[in-house]
Amino acid sequence: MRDVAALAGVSLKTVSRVVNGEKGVSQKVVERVQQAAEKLQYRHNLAASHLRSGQRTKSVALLVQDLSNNYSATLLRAIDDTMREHGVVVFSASLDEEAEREHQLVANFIERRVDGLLLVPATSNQAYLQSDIAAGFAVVVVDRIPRNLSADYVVVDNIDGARKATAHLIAHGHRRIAMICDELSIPTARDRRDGYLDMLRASGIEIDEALIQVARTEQAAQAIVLKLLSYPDPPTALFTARNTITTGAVAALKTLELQSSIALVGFDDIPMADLLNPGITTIVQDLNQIGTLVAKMLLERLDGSQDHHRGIILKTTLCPRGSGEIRNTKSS
Amino acid sequence: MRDVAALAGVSLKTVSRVVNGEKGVSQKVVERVQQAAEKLQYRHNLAASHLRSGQRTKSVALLVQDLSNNYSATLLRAIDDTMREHGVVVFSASLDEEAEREHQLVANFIERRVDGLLLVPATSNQAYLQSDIAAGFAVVVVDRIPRNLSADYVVVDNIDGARKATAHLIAHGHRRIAMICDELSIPTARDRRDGYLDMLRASGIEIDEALIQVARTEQAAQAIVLKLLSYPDPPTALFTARNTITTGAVAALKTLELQSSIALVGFDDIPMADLLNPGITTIVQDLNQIGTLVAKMLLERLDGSQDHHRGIILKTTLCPRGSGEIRNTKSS
DNA sequence: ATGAAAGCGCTAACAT
DNA sequence: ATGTTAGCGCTTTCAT
Repeated sequence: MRDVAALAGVSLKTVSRVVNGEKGVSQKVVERVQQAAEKLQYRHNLAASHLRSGQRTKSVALLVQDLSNNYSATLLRAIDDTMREHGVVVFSASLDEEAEREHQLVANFIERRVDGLLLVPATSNQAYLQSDIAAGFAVVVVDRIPRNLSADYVVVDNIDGARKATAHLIAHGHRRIAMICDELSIPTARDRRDGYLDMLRASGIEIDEALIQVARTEQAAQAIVLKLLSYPDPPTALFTARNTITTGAVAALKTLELQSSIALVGFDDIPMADLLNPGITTIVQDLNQIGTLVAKMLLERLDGSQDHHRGIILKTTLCPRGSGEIRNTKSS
Repeated sequence: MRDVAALAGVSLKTVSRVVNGEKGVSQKVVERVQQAAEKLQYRHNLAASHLRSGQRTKSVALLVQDLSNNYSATLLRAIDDTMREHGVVVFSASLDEEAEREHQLVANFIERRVDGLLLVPATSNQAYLQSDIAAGFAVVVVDRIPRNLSADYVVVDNIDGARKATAHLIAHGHRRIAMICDELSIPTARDRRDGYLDMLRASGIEIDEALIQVARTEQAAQAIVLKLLSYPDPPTALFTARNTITTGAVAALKTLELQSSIALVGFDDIPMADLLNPGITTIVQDLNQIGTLVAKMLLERLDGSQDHHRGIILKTTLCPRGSGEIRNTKSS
């Protein structure tokens, strides 16, 4: 910048004015400076600019479970679109449910002075963020209700969604309904199991612990479904509480050629759900809406909103596509 | 930091040493400084640190077509993993094939002093980057060969992949093979069409312009397939030259209940390809491998490599899953 | 083992 | 309409 000033024969401050498009500079000088900048291949340094002006860095970070998963990718896309409209750029990273990685990345991004954080927590406790929020750092928690932390959040009603899924299967005559969910240390997984149990009880169906299973990966889910269906008294329906688990279940049913015999409702959409045969009935959350919403909530905080923290709980929708409408043909 | 120094009763430099874990500080002082930092909720400012030390910012930017697309999302995930191992964070953004957006975002990221750029270009000409590369900015171009720019790149052999797809369909008895690709302004689309034409000619099959179509979206592809199959002399096989086009074609075939009659080979994998009925035969590029590779190439440049720019062209694999192996039953 | 001074690239607050 | 001075938070260089 000094070199540009020298070449254009003006002061540093004048170059600064031109670069930032401030007014109060004559047209001639503007052109002279721009030519000098061009000739010297000058590139404005935003880091230095932010440092001095104490401005926002116009950057935020998004931490999700797995960027290659449809859920996270759709969320990122919606967030990035909204942020770009406001000239804000987005860092993103996958946590793979590792608490330690969340701690490290959050600390790193704060040291980089991102203006805000969008977080799908891998930790069971986010108290470590409290002091930074108090100091003005903007945080919006997504998908899971923050624990020991006062922050904005947007989640879906997982218990209600799981109840809907279970009720749907019961309404189609099923009484032996297996449920496969993620590790119970993950709050959404626990809620979905609770909603399932709740609806079974409300319907007077006895709970069979053997039908309640945990799978962390698609492969594990696939193996579990194969095992469940080899039981002497197998389930006639499956409730898969996460998208990768649903995919694994579909694969297992295909192997056994039972896609059209065993009913299936999945929580969270999977790609191609309507192109499979039968189509896969799922509990849907509108990720574009959620992404746009959390981005806007964060932007409000960046604009200095000091309002009380808001927690938004969205309802899910059951989207019938075929697999969930398979009736129970076994007498019970 | 000044406050921390004051509270700990040491100089600025000593705090700096402690914060950066440099040696040459007594154990007592280290602890005293750490306690002071804790008490004051001190957060190291990496932006200022990088500014003074002229160091790398340990950040890179990834610009792709659409972060919600399986292709881009898988690439991002692999890149992010590799970068994290090296303590580098990743900005990402979608370009939606808009050249102007590419120009703006690249300029913005350079002004933020990212160390490097991973780019799936939306522009037809990347000469605008030449001066920055000459000045030491690290760039790796992905998926498309850079035009008017000397830079590292990794692409797949699209012509070869399209030839394989077409040859596969010909080998299964097809002669009326429709091809649907993206806008021909996109180099990969042109290459894939050229490979298709090439293989038809080599096999002595007359080219029917009516069977060569362009679709930009999944919906457009779906409509085109419906139209093609309503012809008096419809194609018996489809080559869909991009993942969203393949998905649209699958939807159209399902509507017409022709999934098991019309052969289909797609370029690039689609989710659930093996769970559909029939499975969808695709030309596969290993995106995890590509993501890891481009990340490593960029990291080498960040480490100061001044080697001549490398262009890597990877071969694709045809993955037979059923849809591409449907034989032509019509006499010709 | 610790500290003082200078300065990274830029802009705020004041001049003129 | 333009320039001067000081300083953002940190690290370098050189002292002690």
